[in-house]
Amino acid sequence: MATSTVENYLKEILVITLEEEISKVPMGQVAKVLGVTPGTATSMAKSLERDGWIKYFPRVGVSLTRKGRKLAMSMLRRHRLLETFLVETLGLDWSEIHAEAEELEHAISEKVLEKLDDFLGRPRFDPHGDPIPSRGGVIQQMASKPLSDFPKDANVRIESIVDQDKEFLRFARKSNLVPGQLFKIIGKEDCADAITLKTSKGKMVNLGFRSAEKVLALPYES
Amino acid sequence: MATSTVENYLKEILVITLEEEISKVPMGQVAKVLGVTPGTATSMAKSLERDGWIKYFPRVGVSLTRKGRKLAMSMLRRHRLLETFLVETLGLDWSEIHAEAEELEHAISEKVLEKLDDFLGRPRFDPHGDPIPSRGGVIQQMASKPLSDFPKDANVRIESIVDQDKEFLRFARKSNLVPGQLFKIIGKEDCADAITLKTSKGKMVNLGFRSAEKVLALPYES
DNA sequence: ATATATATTTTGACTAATCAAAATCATAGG
DNA sequence: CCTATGATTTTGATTAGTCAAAATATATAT
Repeated sequence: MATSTVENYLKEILVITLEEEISKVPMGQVAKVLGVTPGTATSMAKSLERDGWIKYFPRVGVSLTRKGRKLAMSMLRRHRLLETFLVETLGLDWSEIHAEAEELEHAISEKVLEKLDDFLGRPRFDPHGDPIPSRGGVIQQMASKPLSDFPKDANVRIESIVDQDKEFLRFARKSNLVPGQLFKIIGKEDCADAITLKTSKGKMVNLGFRSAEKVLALPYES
Repeated sequence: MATSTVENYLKEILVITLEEEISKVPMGQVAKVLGVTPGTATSMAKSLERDGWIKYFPRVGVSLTRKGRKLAMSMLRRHRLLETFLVETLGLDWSEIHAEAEELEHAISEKVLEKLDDFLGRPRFDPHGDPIPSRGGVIQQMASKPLSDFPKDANVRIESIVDQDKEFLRFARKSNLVPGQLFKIIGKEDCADAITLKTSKGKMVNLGFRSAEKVLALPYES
């Protein structure tokens, strides 16, 4: 069983991962959001890795394992459902609910949570408008963004191709630029107007910015 | 701020104090209800005393200070209001609510608790029929009434037997007509001067009105 | 490239809560 | 009055989580 400290670390790491679309969260950031000293964050990183919740890359940062992400998602679900309850049902003020949910999320069982979900009518967004992850840990993904908006080194999954031009579509298919395909952005040269992608198998694709704007993708945790 | 371990120790000490009507709870009993070894209970007793929650009488037991009793009462209030919420609002089963409330009571703030109290319509008794302490930590005792005053189909809990007649007391004990026992009034025939009770296990008892007047009971929400 | 600034890790120490097992006390029976 | 039994306390150790401050690595700017 994870302690509530563990639950907090994982949840915050997930939130940063989602917000900043990075896969390795630097320790300084972890320390800051959790309100602990950097040394504490480092030592927690080691125990979290020991217990299989995260991968720890010294001097670089941490990323969630599948197991860690699952628990973190569950915490996010609890948090957002509770915030919804506090506003909708009990009429608490928007400004107070975060702190309250922060405590309750560690104490509410899966069973009570599902009853609460029913009671609330299975809302999909919390009072802040943030999506509430499903029971299975799937989050209503935010809108996908053009490839050109991702930073270098980002891992992405292709969602769709906006341009319907036959020529471009043929090129896209030939280059494996199809929905579901995973890439890493290994090069991004603003001055040269070029983006370089690589599949996990090492296949490379070069795109100009104009084309990259037509390819929508989602961040993806490597 | 008290940790939830502290809250648990204080609440359990209060419950034993109320139930057994003693002022000094022996360490062995404390250890048992909290599921810890006796040595742990002793060392906790010392820190609880250091922080002003209890008085510790070595080799005798512990009693709550005013401050400790106040917090313990507040925990009991939280616990019972939460149980009410879990049954009334979320429709959880009677048998599950204790464990759930046990966790939530440490996480819910005073503010949320009062909102919940409003939402529930300021109930004075929890689903088990136990009184919910007021905000100020006062526990309202409910006046028990003679069995003969209850309507048909009422669920009751026996509080006491007024008659001291040996014969009747023996009969009462044999029929499970003892304090704490739960019954449902399944028959009440004014013309036949008889009341029929049934335990949850199906055991039946017949009483004449004269006898029913000597048995005091409290209503109880099944 | 070198010095400076920033981020991260290490080290040593602390508190809360716990257990196992040894030591001690209290009391009920003989 | 004395001992055996059971309750309680002590002792020594462990784990989780934390901090302060020193040490180290990395990045930035000149």
